[in-house]
Amino acid sequence: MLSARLTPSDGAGPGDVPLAAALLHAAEWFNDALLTRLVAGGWPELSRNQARVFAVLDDDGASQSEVARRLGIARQSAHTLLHTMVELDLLAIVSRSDRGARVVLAPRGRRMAAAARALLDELEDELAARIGRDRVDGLRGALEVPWGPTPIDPSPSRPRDGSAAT
Amino acid sequence: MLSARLTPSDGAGPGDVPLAAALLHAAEWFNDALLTRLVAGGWPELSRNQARVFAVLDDDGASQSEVARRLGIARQSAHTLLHTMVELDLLAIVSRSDRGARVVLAPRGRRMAAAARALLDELEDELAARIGRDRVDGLRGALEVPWGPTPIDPSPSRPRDGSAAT
DNA sequence: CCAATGTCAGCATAACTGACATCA
DNA sequence: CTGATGTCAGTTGTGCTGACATTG
Repeated sequence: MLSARLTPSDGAGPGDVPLAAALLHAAEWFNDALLTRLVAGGWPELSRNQARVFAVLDDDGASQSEVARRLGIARQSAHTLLHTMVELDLLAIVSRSDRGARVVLAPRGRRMAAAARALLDELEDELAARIGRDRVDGLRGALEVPWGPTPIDPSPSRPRDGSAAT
Repeated sequence: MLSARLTPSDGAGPGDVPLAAALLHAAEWFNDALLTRLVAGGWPELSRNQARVFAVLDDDGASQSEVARRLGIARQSAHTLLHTMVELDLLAIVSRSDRGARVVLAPRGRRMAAAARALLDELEDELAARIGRDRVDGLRGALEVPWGPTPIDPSPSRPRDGSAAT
């Protein structure tokens, strides 16, 4: 993630790797194992955004457009993505008279999500066995507090870099 | 990341969100801000794998095939990806008689990577201002120790879940 | 000769935009 | 009527596989 090893000044000490790269690597550590084990268990292989649908659906369900918004993709893309998952019996689209059609988890989708949840808990235990429960707690401690919105605007305070793109 | 909120038993307590989902969310927090600020600074918008090229290139450079291997993509895909970045003056392909052609950072690529690095350091400071330096240190502490290879095989020990994909 | 490498060409996926119908 | 929504159609991105030339 844009972290070229071009700082020969410091030799791989702490702070050498940007936090962002380390976070991404850690997320992939979990994701690769999860995907592999789900497929091994006979579950369909889902794309990145298909998997994220599970994360953005609550018990009430949501409209297709709402899912698209939460995934950060176009309404039209969500349409094909969601209907693929309906074909797989993971989702269902129920029409309620009061709030219009809503996307909800189908029974099989509920089972798959439960299986994924169990595997993730298992992976967390395996990680704790490798690096220590205290370090995993340190991760949770930092990740469970709200970070606030992604800071889009360049921080007005510390213009650490000119950023002239020459 | 496959973490449906379908566990009404516990009400959003700690442990409710799988670590994997939180890690991914955190990585995106950084990545979105980084990309936005780089583009605002006039740098070209890079794809995910293009950005990762910076992370896998060391000072010696690497062959195209080696880059492909490190990115986990096909040699042929790396070819187009790398040559696009050569067009952008971010990379150069130098032919050395001894070790064959090698992909290295061009001067502009070096400047872009340095700008990205500065922005990431800045973001880490902003995060520390929001959630506390101690929590950020907790993140680093857990992420900087080696986690070992992604556990591919289902853990032989704790068969927590039948994983029957019905 | 062989293995690794670089390249070209075609294909598949999954996002995108544009256009249009429906409905609260 | 209008805004939000669901759908269809075509385009673009970026990965893939197959095939082939080059090179050490």
